[in-house]
Amino acid sequence: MTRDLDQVFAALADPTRRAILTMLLEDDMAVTDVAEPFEMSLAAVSKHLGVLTAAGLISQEKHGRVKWCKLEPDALRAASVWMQGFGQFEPVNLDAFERFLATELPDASGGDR
Amino acid sequence: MTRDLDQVFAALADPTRRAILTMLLEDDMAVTDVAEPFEMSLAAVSKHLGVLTAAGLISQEKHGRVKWCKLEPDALRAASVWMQGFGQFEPVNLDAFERFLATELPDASGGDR
DNA sequence: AGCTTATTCAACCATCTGGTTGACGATTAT
DNA sequence: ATAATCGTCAACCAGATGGTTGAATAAGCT
Repeated sequence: MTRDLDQVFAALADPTRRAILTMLLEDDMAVTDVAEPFEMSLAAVSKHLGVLTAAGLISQEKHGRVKWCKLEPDALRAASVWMQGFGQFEPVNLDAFERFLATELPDASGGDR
Repeated sequence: MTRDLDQVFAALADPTRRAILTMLLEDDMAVTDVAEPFEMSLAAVSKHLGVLTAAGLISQEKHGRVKWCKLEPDALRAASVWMQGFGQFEPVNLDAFERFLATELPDASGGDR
């Protein structure tokens, strides 16, 4: 639905939120830990997490007093598919991307936590 | 650059602008013709086209008194590659991923005369 | 020259966004 | 019981966004 795409793209338009997604790529995190590297209030980060949740890009689950944030890549896939509709831009970069995967993935499996 | 992604994703977050991009997929169009199917003023559509141009998603070229709008898929490529990172990865070397993005996305906004 | 078409500009408006601070409910630790 | 921690809520603010209208610029037509 077009409404979903609105939310997903709007969520991705903020660098703080993209950074959060990148962090969550490594591991699930508590809200406080997500907020730690950013130079803004915890409330501000909490709002960003709300936007990401509303867009379906992450999910949040409360365990005790800690709320865990988890990446939900499916929402990104919808947006990705929309962009694929524009086709035409596959050749160069996806090749390079595959090479990147081939060279970097093995190393990542033993990476730092 | 992360600034470019901000603009591209923000531009894509509006359904009118996505519709415009879809129209331009078929063919280049003049501003007035782009505006025709929308129930808003020509000035509003002109602003949307300005946003798309600033994001590098389209280019505009004036011929006589008509300004032609043309899809520029390169800017989409940057965003697409960024998103690919989330669908395909499990835990991964993010520093390397950032380096990959830096080298593979030279200057997507290069069309700015 | 004078009218028409194409597009933007400028001012304005309502709403959204991203941030702040301080208070608050809930949970855990002492 | 009291205190500390986790996270959100509410109110507020400045600035961006998406729309309007009317005037202005520029090019083509007759």
